[in-house]
Amino acid sequence: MRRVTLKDVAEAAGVSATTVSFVVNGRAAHIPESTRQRVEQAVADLGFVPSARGRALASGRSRVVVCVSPAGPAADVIEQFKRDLSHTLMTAGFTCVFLERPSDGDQFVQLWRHIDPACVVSWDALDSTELLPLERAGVPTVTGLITGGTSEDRAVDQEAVGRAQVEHLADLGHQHIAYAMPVMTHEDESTARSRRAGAIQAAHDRGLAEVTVSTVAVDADQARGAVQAWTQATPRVTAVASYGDLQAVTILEASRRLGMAVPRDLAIIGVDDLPLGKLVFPTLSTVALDLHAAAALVAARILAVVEPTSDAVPAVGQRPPRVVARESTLGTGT
Amino acid sequence: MRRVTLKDVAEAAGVSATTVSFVVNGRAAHIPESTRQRVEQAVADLGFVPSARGRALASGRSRVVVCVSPAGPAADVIEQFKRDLSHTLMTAGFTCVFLERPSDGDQFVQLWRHIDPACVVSWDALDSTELLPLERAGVPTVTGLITGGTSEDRAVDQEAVGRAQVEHLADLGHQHIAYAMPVMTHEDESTARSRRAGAIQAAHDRGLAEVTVSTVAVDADQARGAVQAWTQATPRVTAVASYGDLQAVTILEASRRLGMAVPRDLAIIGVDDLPLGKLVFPTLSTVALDLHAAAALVAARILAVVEPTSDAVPAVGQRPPRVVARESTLGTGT
DNA sequence: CGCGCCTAGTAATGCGCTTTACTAGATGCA
DNA sequence: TGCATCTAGTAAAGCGCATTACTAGGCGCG
Repeated sequence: MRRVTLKDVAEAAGVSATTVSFVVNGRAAHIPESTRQRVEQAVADLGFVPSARGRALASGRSRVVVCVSPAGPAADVIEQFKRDLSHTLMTAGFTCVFLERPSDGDQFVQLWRHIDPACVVSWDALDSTELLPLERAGVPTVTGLITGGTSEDRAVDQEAVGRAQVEHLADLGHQHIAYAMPVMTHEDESTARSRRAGAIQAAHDRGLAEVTVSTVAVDADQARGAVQAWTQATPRVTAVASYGDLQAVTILEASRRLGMAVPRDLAIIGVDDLPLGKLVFPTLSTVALDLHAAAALVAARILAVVEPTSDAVPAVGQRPPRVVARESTLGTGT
Repeated sequence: MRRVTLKDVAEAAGVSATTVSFVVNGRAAHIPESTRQRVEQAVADLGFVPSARGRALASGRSRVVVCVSPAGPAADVIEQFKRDLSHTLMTAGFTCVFLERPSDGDQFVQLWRHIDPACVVSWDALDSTELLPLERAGVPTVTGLITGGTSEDRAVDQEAVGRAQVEHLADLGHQHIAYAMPVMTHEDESTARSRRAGAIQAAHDRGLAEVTVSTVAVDADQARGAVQAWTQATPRVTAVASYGDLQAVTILEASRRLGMAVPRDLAIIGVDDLPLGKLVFPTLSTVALDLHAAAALVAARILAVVEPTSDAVPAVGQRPPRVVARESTLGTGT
């Protein structure tokens, strides 16, 4: 069974294809109501669905935004971010899809042969091998939203995250703070550095002892070593700001296995506000990012590129991260 | 600057557009090497990138597979699954993108106006409102991979998951087992039911006491209540199989806060093998799904639909889930 | 009456590519 | 030599739609 086309509808409604096109696209300005209804009836009767291909080719523009997913660990907040972004873009008449970045760069380049985006969005920076074919295909890009790029490019102020952690700990009277860096993948390298820089700066601003920076894998043994090193340092580290909640929980469990009391012997604060943080004992203090705001900001940036005319979504600024204080810094409250 | 087209290349190489098309698409069977090279040189010189739109329109087929992402909680295994699937499809010459399913059904239907898939893949079943426009647009679908559909449709044998949990506990001598159901969202309802059914059946096959089924939210207070109920039951519940690791950790922490020893007073086993399971104390026994195999299976199903001719990927059967035994069932080993 | 203007549409072109037919010349072979 | 066959390539016809330019007929108005 052949696909139902504009022409079929035109024939059925007794008008020209042009007229049908106008009606279907809402440009029915100077089409009288009666004709319009005839056309719509025919559309409904035949079950006409316009072809995205034909439309894209003729109009010369696509309405698909491709987002290259970050390869970091899964997180509900990221999923929420994606949903927010999708929703905002959809409201503006675009469809947002997510692409898993293949490990093989060559294949990555091949992708644009199949899909036909209005814009390609990437969390981190794309390298020039990846950028060139896009540019040649006339596809604009929005990159460096989370990692890479300049700090103004980023939708989240990562320095502020580190600052918030250290300020929270300083408020509780901690003088000697450690910063736990993750084992860095390409993806979170720049993020980790920014957070650390914020932490160090906050410690400096507050007149605290110099921040001890350690790398802590999400691994029980390594975490134990780090905890031991901190407790044996002089002056003794009394609190640790961790790159993420996963590292923080690892440290928390290592401390407990070493017989230490959290937060009395060591206070711990993570980042991400994973649900996990509420499950462990003691519950984990953390920093929550406002990814709703970040999504709005990213959406605005994208729309500015794909639809420069409309002023669409009002730009939202970066929203500061929020400290979620729980037992691992405040104590059990008993 | 206008986009570089096939015609431009043809002109530069001194051949017809047809020839360029043949060369670009590897159908250069009866094109002599010298001409082929001239064309390829021109392609490189001009930086020609074929237009996906034009190609799709002319060839009448798309090479994009759209997967509707499940709305469940984020998990690394799912991300890995997506990467596997993307990779396999890419190897077969398709691009796989993921779509966040909008809460608003109407908008969902609109999506096919923008994107132009060779196939739409959905974890769970799509309803007819969603299916109809796709059908009309001539887009085949593959649905019910994880939830919904018949059990043969599914890429993962969820019954086997429940069975594996109970058999592991039975092997350790437990007689009275509880099954912890999650607070069900639309997405995991069918999964949860299948797992529970498997658990109940295994208990029956092993001649154990009837399985106690309780619903446990990922919430400390609720979990405490459930744990208390189990310990006070007669006969006493000595082990619990949980729908997922998150519920399991909640139960584990609740037990500890109640002063119970895990697994001595209560053995616990989850599902998913989240990294989290290695961080908590005691470490969490769990069931790992072989999502590599599932991805291969799904990919094969998709390819059978989008490329019925080739026998592409060899079909892989469902692979049984694997018990990862840790401290929460085995004990600390000390 | 004659001119312009508005209404309600239409014809025609082209977006960039694939694909089917078709051809001019070279070659094989009896 | 004459006919078939092969080689190397091309012309032309769309794919389904948007869009621009245009027209036929009706109307107001000086």
